[in-house]
Amino acid sequence: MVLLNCRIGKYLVRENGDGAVAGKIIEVEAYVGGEDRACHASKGRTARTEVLFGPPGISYVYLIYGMYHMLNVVTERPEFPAAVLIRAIEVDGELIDGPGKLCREFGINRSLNRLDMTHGSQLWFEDRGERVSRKQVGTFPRIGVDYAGAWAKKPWRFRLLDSGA
DNA sequence: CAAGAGATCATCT
DNA sequence: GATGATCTCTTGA
Repeated sequence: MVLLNCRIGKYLVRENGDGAVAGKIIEVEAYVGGEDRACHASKGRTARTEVLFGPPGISYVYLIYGMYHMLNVVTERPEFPAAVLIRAIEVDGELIDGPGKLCREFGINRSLNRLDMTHGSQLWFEDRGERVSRKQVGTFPRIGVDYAGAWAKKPWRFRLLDSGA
């Protein structure tokens, strides 16, 4: 789990042919393992979830509710399905709050699925050296996963505090 | 201000 | 044929 919230404070960069846009990651959610009923991989290994069983650092983009894309990154070793959902980023001091909005703003769609985000030409992460201490990260329950029962209560949403102002 | 519903489609059964 | 890791607008107090 420590590895997961380390992603907070790093930058997401999107190159769409019209110049690069970068945003600081403010909030993420973790989806961990085949036991986590909120994790797509808990429903079995299918064509869609196959990428979750692969190596870390790969993007997992899918469409939800027929209209919004969600951007995730695989975080664990092969054969252990886990990913983090990028929920909020800050671009030029402006907060883009919500995974659907974020993908809309960045023009992220399923053509960006399964990309290696440790380096890339379209979508990748950058460490800009900003240190985030443990105290700056708050934990909360995940959103929109009430169907997952007890798993819905896990404090696996991580948010950078004191960022809005 | 809070709560509720609709939009809309890839994926799985 | 059902169902979402959401967002925005509308309604009603």
